[in-house]
Amino acid sequence: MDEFVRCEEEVSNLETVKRVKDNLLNDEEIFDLAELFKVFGDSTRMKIINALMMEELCVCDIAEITNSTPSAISHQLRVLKQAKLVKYRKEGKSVFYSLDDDHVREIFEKGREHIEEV
Amino acid sequence: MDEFVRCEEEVSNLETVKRVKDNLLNDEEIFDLAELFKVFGDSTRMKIINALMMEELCVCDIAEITNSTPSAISHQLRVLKQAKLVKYRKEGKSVFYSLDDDHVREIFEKGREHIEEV
DNA sequence: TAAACATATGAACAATTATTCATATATTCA
DNA sequence: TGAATATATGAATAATTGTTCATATGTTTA
Repeated sequence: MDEFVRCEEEVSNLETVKRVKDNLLNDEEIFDLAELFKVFGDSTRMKIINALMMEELCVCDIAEITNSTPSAISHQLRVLKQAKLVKYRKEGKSVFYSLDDDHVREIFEKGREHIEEV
Repeated sequence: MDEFVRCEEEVSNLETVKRVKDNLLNDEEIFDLAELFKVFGDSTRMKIINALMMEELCVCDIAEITNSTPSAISHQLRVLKQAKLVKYRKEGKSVFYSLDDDHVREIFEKGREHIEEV
């Protein structure tokens, strides 16, 4: 991966590139971060998160709230679960989901602040 | 969209659904939020953001730092620009990009906190 | 002005992914 | 035990999207 067309390489450029490169998160951390935000990057999941910010909910209610099918919601809850954004507890036939920690809420809010400024 | 298989509807369920539904962000806000996070949800863009957190950089340097091509980076910078995550200034042949505001940094950091806890 | 360089952009292709449909699992209750 | 309900899951399809390649635009300098 080094046969690309490059800029003229002046000393300042090489130094800048090296300095920044050395301070980047490593590839795995970058990947994990991108994967995390990818989970937030879908309207259905965003709605689920928004709903769970208010209270614990079962799959069926989430489906109704989001105008979606229980099946679609179940698929999406699996994604949210894998990303540790939601947790669940079983009660009889139902499974109740809730937000896993406050980061979810905080990330949501930061995003909202950005949106509102634009 | 209302012919789905629904849960047994007890009074408590209907009330819960209504209460939550009434307090959801509207569809447009949800969509915009999802679109914003979608921008964070890509390793290349994540790396660009991470690099720009350190200093202003030209396209060519970003390409080198991220082991990518100037063309690919240019496409991604357009996405970041449209989301108001980066701004730019021209200087001669070069175009220097930098983070647009502190929300970017904050969202990045909140994401990192979440990752580290897992 | 022409050549060289930096960046941008459109089209095409490959890869990813959200939803749907069919079906499976698990729990309750008659 | 069997029927009904709630949730989960696998496969298929449709849509979205990141990169590449070719080329265009704009700037500097010889």
